[in-house]
This record gives sequence, C-alpha cells and structure tokens, in this order.
Amino acid sequence: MPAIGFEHHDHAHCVRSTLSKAEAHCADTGLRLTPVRRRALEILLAEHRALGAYDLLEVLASEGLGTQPPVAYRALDFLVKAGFAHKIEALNAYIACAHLGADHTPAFLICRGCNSVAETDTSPAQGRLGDAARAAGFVIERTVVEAEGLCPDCQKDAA
Amino acid sequence: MPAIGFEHHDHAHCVRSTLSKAEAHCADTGLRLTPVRRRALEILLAEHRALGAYDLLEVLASEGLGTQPPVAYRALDFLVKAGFAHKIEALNAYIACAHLGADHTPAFLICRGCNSVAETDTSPAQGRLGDAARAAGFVIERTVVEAEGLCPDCQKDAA
DNA sequence: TAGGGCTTGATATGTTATAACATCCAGCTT
DNA sequence: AAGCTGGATGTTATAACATATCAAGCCCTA
Repeated sequence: MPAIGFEHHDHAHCVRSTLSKAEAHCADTGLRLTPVRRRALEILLAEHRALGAYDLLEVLASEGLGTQPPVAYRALDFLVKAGFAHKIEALNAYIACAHLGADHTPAFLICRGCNSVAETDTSPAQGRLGDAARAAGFVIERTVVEAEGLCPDCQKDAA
Repeated sequence: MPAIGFEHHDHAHCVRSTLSKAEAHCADTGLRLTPVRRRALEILLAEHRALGAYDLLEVLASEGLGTQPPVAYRALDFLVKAGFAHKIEALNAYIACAHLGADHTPAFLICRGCNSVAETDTSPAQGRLGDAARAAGFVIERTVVEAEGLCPDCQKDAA
C-alpha cells in the first residue's frame, strides 16, 4: 500500500471513486450518508490536507448546511466512525481516508511546509511497539502513528 | 529499553533520579531550571499519568506560582523542548519523560481504564513508516507513536 | 398511524492554546 | 554605578477546538 498524498495523480478520479465506495458501503451496511455527511466527505476529499472542524464548518455554513459547531463535529464523528475519514491528532484536524475499503491501520506523513498529509499503512503491533506492549501485558486497541517533516516539494523550496 | 509506567517500582527513587538528571543537564547546557519549571517537572513526575496544562496550572496556582494559562504553557514548552517531558497528542496532555538522558524516540501505551501512560521506545524510521517515507521522498523530523488500550490491571477489572 | 430510533436544530458552555504587551531581573559593559 | 541586553514572568484578552443538553423533525415499520 503506497503513501497517497504527495505524488501527482488523477485527483478527480480519486475523489469520485472514494465517494462511490462510501456510498456502496453505506448501502450495504444501512449507514445513512445524509446530505451534510456526504458534502463533508466531499469537502475533505477535495484536498490531501487536514482540515480543522471549523474550516469544514465554514464551508458547510457558506452552503447553508448548518452554522453551529455540532454540525461539523457530528459529520466528522460519522465519517471517522464509518472509516471514511481519520483524525490527525498532532493537528487536531481531519482528513478523508485515502484507502477506503482496505483493511488498514493508518499512518500519516505530515508536511510542516505545505500542510499536506499523505496516508500510508503501518503495523505497529508487529514492531517494537507491539513487543513492548506484549512485554508489559498491555492490550492495544487503537494506534496513532504520525510523522512530521518535509515533503519532496518543500525540501526543494527550503534548498 | 523497557516500558516504564505500569509495573510497580520505587517511584520516589525514579522521581529523585530524574530531577537530578534534569538539574545536571541544565547545569551542563546553560538552561535555566527556574522554580516554576522545576516544580512543574516535579508535579508531572509525581505520577505516570498525563496531566492537562490546566491540571498543572491548578496545582501551580494553589502554590502561588502563577494563575494564568501562559504560566503552565511556558513551563511545559520548556520541559518539552529540553526533553524533560513529552506531549501525548491523543490526550492533549503532558507527561514527564521516563527515559531522561537516553537518546530515544518515545512511544506511549495509554490505558483508557485508569489513564496511566507507559513510555517505551520505538524506531519508526526503520519500520514500514520509514519505508513509506523513503518511497515518497519524505524527510521525517518528529514522530508521534501512541497506542490506546488496556493495561494489565484494567484488563483484570474488566473481566 | 403511532411509536421508536436516528438525525438535525439551536443554545450554551467547557476545554485547550496562544497573541500581545508590559515588567522584572540577572549578568555584562562601560 | 549607570545603562544595556536577553531571558523570564505577569497580565489581559482572545483564538481554536470540542461537547452537553434539550427540542424538533424525519423515516421506517409494525
């Protein structure tokens, strides 16, 4: 599973295809992809960048889809629980899932230059973290793996 | 490097020894471990648990060491920059470093039952995350690795 | 068509974090 | 000793992130 986010790609296609997968998943499982939720996912998908809840709210508000914080947080909760989006803990911000449908443990590469975020995959339970957890008798339920640094473009700019 | 936090240990000794190391490090490098900073570190060291900035502020305030948020955030900034404490991103909270002096990339096991936190060590740049970063041409400067789950004691309680 | 459960609307508030500017103080300089 | 300098602290205000609560609407289905 490659990192998705920095390389150039057919973005329109990746947006459409993710939306289709989300719709199909909801149809299968009975989840309700309501107008606000669907639009929130579209907004996140529009960029490979993490958006704050209030950034999202601003866009929703400009479209008449709600003006108060709970609107954004409810939509984000839904998307995160459904696996359509992830929260980036280091930024207190949210990003659309780039590997929708794949069973994965997400990990993120966060560029401090341009704020773009690439999603990749990891298996922390199989590495040193998992070893430490087993040694301590700790049962892992969820992992947060995020790396901050510079993407290729921003390295060029810095040089 | 073992995980430190869940197992029973001589806590008074681990507090004293960490404070000594911090003092020695400041003496060596010219950093100033002022009364507020030193007391903040002591407060964090008092438990293997992450404290919010406002929790810390409450204690400092009760001792006449300052009443406004910047007091706590400045002390925490100093401790984090000096490597004496770490921020737990998943909790927006702070914990004293359990491996002071060792060159390490911290990783945390966070118990959702009792809020205790164990610090261990990881090498994300050598695992799958590092592979993905190299493949994407991304340069990692800092990593956040946190696992949420249940510690041994809380597993017993749940059963 | 009535009831239950999920969704949305609306108000208020709680929690985490920083900006901005004034003041103080220790150490150095002349 | 007077003055400068840089880090540390005091103080006020506000920005940014997140949730509790209760009322109202919608949709399914029995």
